[in-house]
Amino acid sequence: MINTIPDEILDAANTLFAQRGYDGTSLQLIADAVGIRKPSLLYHFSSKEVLRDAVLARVMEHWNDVLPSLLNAATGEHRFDALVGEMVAFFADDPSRARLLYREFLDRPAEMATRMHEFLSPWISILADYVRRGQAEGLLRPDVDAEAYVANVIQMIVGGVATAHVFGVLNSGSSFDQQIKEITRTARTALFIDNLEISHG
Amino acid sequence: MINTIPDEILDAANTLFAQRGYDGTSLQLIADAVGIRKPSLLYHFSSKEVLRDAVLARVMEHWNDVLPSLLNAATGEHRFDALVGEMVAFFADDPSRARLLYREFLDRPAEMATRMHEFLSPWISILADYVRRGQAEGLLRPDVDAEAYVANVIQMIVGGVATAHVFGVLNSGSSFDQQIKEITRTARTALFIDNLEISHG
DNA sequence: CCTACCGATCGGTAGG
DNA sequence: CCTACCGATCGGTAGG
Repeated sequence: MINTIPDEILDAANTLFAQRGYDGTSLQLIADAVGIRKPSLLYHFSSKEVLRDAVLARVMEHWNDVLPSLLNAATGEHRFDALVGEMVAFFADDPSRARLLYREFLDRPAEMATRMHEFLSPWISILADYVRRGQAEGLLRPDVDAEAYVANVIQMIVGGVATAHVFGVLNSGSSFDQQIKEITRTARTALFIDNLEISHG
Repeated sequence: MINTIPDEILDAANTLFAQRGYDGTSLQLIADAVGIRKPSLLYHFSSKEVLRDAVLARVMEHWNDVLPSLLNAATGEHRFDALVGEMVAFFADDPSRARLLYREFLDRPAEMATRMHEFLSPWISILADYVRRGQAEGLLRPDVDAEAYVANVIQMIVGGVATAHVFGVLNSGSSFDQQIKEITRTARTALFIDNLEISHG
């Protein structure tokens, strides 16, 4: 047995909430996916809301684990690559994470605004300071709105992964990887000065 | 009486579907918002699915009305401004439209991929051709992936408006308008060559 | 556009 | 972790 039953419940709930939404996913459906009965599920998570909270917390905790070392490991353009690369890798590795987050943004805007504020504000401040320092050094575009830029890049990646299945069909030539590449290019181009030559480095 | 009852039903359904999702919105709730009984609602729209389809169709039809004249009215950077401006204006005017669309992307990915393909593919082809022509003329960045760029800009605007309430709280200084401005700046910078000086024109 | 009603499914509990 | 069960709400119908 690799996973404990609570872990299996969290995995199944994350996938199903992302696919069908919170209201569209019955506890019965999650229990079936795990292979237990509904009251057994409610023994591990005392209510459907408690389960939702646990699923969401697990997705967000990843960034507290990974951001500190990521920010210290590199500077300048290397730090940009490390950050955007980690975000793209995390969400593209399992798009259910992006869809779950996005559904929460839509289902519980006030609660998620508070939660994101508490969770992301310290990180956003740090990133925005990097941007402003880069602007002062003449490396980054002066017209960048630091906080809004960071927020927009997060939205672009999470939203882009969450809706890749829809927008990827809009043309014959554009695959998931191409969309991710274009998102990364857009984020980079909107930030750095004179990056036309090095954007494919 | 300004609106017919079916129009009032569509308005209420759009707002409530956007706020609470399709599964989270009962026909009773919509009927209450309009001020009629549930069976009366089902007289105008024979099922909940039929109502959803009508709401969605109304949002998408706008673009068939507005895109032809918009594309003919201007060229180059003026056309970019006209297009992005219209998209931002339409969704920012009533963010429920953006949230409704995004929920459909998540709730019915396969159906929406088909629907968006049928609906947007012709327009995307035209826009992508504009991009390629601009690249050939040396006005637009050669590293732009035309189709992926257009899809990403649509996602950035719709997703940005749909989640503005969440990301707008991440810092004290960034309002809804600032986020929209930064999205527009990002889309422009990722497309045009040497637009550092004219981006505030 | 209404009252009255139905079968199905929901989240959750009792009790073991 | 299970069987058995409950009140509430769901989308939809009958009949006018």
